[in-house]
Amino acid sequence: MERKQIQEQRIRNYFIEATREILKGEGLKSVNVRAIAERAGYSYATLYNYFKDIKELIFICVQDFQKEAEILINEKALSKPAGKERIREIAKDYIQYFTQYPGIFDLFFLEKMVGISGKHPTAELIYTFLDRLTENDWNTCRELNLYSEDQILTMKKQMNYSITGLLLMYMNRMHPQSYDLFIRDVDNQLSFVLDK
Amino acid sequence: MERKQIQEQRIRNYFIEATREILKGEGLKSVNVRAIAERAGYSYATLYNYFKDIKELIFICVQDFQKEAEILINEKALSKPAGKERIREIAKDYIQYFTQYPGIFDLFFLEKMVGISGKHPTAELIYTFLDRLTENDWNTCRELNLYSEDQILTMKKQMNYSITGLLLMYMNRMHPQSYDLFIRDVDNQLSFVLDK
DNA sequence: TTAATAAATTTAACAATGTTAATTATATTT
DNA sequence: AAATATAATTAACATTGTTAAATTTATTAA
Repeated sequence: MERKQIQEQRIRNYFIEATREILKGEGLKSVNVRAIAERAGYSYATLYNYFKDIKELIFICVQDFQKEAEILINEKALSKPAGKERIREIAKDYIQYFTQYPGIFDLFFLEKMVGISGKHPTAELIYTFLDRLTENDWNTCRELNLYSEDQILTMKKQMNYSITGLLLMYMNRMHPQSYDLFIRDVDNQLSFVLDK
Repeated sequence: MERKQIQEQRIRNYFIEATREILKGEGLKSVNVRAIAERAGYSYATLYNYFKDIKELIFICVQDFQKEAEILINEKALSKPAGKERIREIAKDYIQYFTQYPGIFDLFFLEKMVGISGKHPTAELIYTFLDRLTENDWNTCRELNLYSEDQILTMKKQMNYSITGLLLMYMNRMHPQSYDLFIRDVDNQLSFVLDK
């Protein structure tokens, strides 16, 4: 019975990996049952033996990508001392990850999750992501009495909301019009929040 | 020749009105060629005699809704004196308009505009909307020396980005989990930006 | 006014996508 | 090795956007 599960999980992973590849490459709009199955080396209907529907498969990728981004960003952060400046760095790496993979941004923030099994946990995972990445650093700021508890609560939210809005406008509406201008805006808005 | 144009525009308006109704009612995901045409009292193929494709029709509604919201919000603002507090009010009305019609928020910020004729003007219209609504009030603040020119530039952006992010998370990810908590967040974040 | 023509509208059809049911192929068990 | 269970595939259907062919309606010319 263990063998069965191992084999089953292996095949599930083929589909998951195929979906990840498409998401990273062509993006969310190119993800469809037939394209996934072809890349995985199966017929499109086989997918339904392993996943309830295509949405389940897609949202497994959310967790996957989040782990990937978390590792990537945390690795870069290790070399820097905890604190305000590292919050800035982490936020910029967070932003860079999404600009590098617009399909993943779509997946995280734009895709409607109606009817997803365990919808709420996934949504929570997404909107607390930046907070988790910067948790230690905010604690350090608190310990150094750089900001008060209340300030930190508001600043975290402000960062989270404004970065999401900035990413949304840049990726979906080409505003600002160039990457350079976008990065300049990122720096400005991070300063607005952090350098009170 | 004038008659022709009047009649043609009339029929276009039937389709536009039908699309507006669906967008306000069931939202963007319920907008489709057959539903629009049925509501307009025509066959689905007739639509293509008046519009290049369904996207053109949908994005005509963006301008329409923006005019509607602008009138609505400006009317309410008339009774208040120009300045910082009216910026707060206008921002809250702006937010309220979108929470009232989630389909219109989707349309404004989430719908991909690739391949839309005159894509850029429409995108520009959207991301400068809040700025236009509050233009007079920022000018008043400037004249009163309440904020500097540079501060205003940054604050406008910060408001725009954080409100967009806040709306996105509330509408797409149910965060915060209730309207009351959402409004509390709105107040907090507006204070963060305005009450330096 | 009526036959010819132009314009507008509709029905039929196709392509892409998600999904399910029926069929076929493969693996397991007795 | 035959019977049964499991897995995978093909066929089929529903929905949606779109185009082409057919039909209806309106306009124009005799």
